[in-house]
Amino acid sequence: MAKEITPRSENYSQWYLDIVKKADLADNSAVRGCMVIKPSGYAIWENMKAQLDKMFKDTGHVNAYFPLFIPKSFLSKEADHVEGFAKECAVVTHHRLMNNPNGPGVVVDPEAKLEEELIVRPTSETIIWNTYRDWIQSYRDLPLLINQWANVVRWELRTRPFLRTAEFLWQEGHTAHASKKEAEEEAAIIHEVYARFAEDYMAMPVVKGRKTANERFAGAEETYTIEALMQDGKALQAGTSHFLGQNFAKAFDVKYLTEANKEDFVWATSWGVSTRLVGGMIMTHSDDEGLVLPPRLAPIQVVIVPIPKPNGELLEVADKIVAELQSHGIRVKVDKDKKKRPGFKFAEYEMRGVPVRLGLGKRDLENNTIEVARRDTKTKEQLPLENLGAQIEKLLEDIQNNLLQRAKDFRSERTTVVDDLDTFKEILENKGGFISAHWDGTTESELKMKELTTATIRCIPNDQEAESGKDLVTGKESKGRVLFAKAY
RNA sequence: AGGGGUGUAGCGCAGUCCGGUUAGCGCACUUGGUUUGGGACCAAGGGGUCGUAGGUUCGAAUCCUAUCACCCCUACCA
Repeated sequence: MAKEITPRSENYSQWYLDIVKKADLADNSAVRGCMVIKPSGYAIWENMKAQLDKMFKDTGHVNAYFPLFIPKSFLSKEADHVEGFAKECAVVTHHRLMNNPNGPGVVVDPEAKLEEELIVRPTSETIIWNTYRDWIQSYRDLPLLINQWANVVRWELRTRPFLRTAEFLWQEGHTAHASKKEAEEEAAIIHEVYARFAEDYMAMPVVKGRKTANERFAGAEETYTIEALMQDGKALQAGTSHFLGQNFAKAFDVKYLTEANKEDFVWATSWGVSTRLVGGMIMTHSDDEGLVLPPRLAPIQVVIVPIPKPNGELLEVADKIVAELQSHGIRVKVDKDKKKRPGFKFAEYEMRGVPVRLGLGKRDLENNTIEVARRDTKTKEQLPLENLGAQIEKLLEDIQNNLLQRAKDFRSERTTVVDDLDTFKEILENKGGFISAHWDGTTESELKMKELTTATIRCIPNDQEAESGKDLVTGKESKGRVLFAKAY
């Protein structure tokens, strides 16, 4: 049968769409720009969510839920913030439908116009800070460390499943602090949580850094970001953590009494990661055969395929293996479908990214072995059934580590140090990836570079070394290198 | 937002230019049989307001008008 996935070399974005479709992760929906996340895709998000939620709680945060709708007037209270989001907001103007007096169907009831329009949240800073004003009176109420899991809407023109959709799922943390230092530390703590999650769970290496003023979140004083590199050489902003200063406290008049009984505005952070992470994980690991998932986040880590068919002794043995693997905390399933042939199932599970496949047939029963196939390297070997749980547990760790190492190697290979504009353009076009180059620190230079090359500054890396040099565009003095790339 | 394109079965398409039996093909689906260690085969079967509305005509998937939706290429965004 013909290959059903477009090779990456031929058309990377089509490859991505094929993976999403063939691995059964998501569908287009009846609503433009919105996707249906199917069980296989949602299970990945659930695993991410469970782990992140644990990490947030371990760092002292609690969950709450704020409204989907935001009064229009709220959004305009912080000038930069509204400017950042105004162009992509869904607006609710009416609250009732009526039968169409001129034909079939329903129409909006013109009598039911809202006094004040409601905005479907593109992010919740405004409604949350409006609420925090009532919650915070004294330094004793601080810090306030709250996260919410929610959907948000940003009316995008051009969408792609998981990477950019009009509606997406995310978490947004919103914290309030009594000092600037503490708020800055909070933003840094979450930045670190995001980086650890990306590397340890998604096996997606990230560069930690700060955004330039131009790329910063609307309303933030500092934005920390984790930037990942996709296989096509483009960078993906995977998670951001913002130090908001006192901007929202001032906009929403959130003051508290200090220990010295003096009034002051509180200091704020906000931070979020979204279902975009699913897209990033797909693009980091998958190949032309389909999805590749890191074991730690794979909904099914091991699948057992009885050969040629699930019956009799094969099923008995398979069930025993399931029990043993489960006792090692492994998520395992037996394919009991009698209609499909083994070859079809092999291809199917590869397409769906299951990290390990166990083939169990008559030969294995005779020899007391099992065929173990790993998705990441596409290699197969026979293993003894004895002590299989421990062996598979170890194998899953190996796969997890291998995926991370492979992605790290790719990133090193695709990170280039460049010192002149012509080389910059040449590398960007032919090789892609991160380009480490000098920058004079001005927005003018950054914008000019974007105009000349389409590359943007992804971040000022945390581990930036002090090094004097010259800005590639302006020739002015630079104190260190930043990372440029084409971005998603 | 500017340019191009497509709507016919769950999916992918042919048929439309040049109107004329009962609208067809591949995949998928159902049933039966033979198969089964890398995407099986044979046979029989089910499934359609031809995007929607109006018009022309003895007759419309096909021509005309309107309308809706989606996709692709170029500029902004997690």
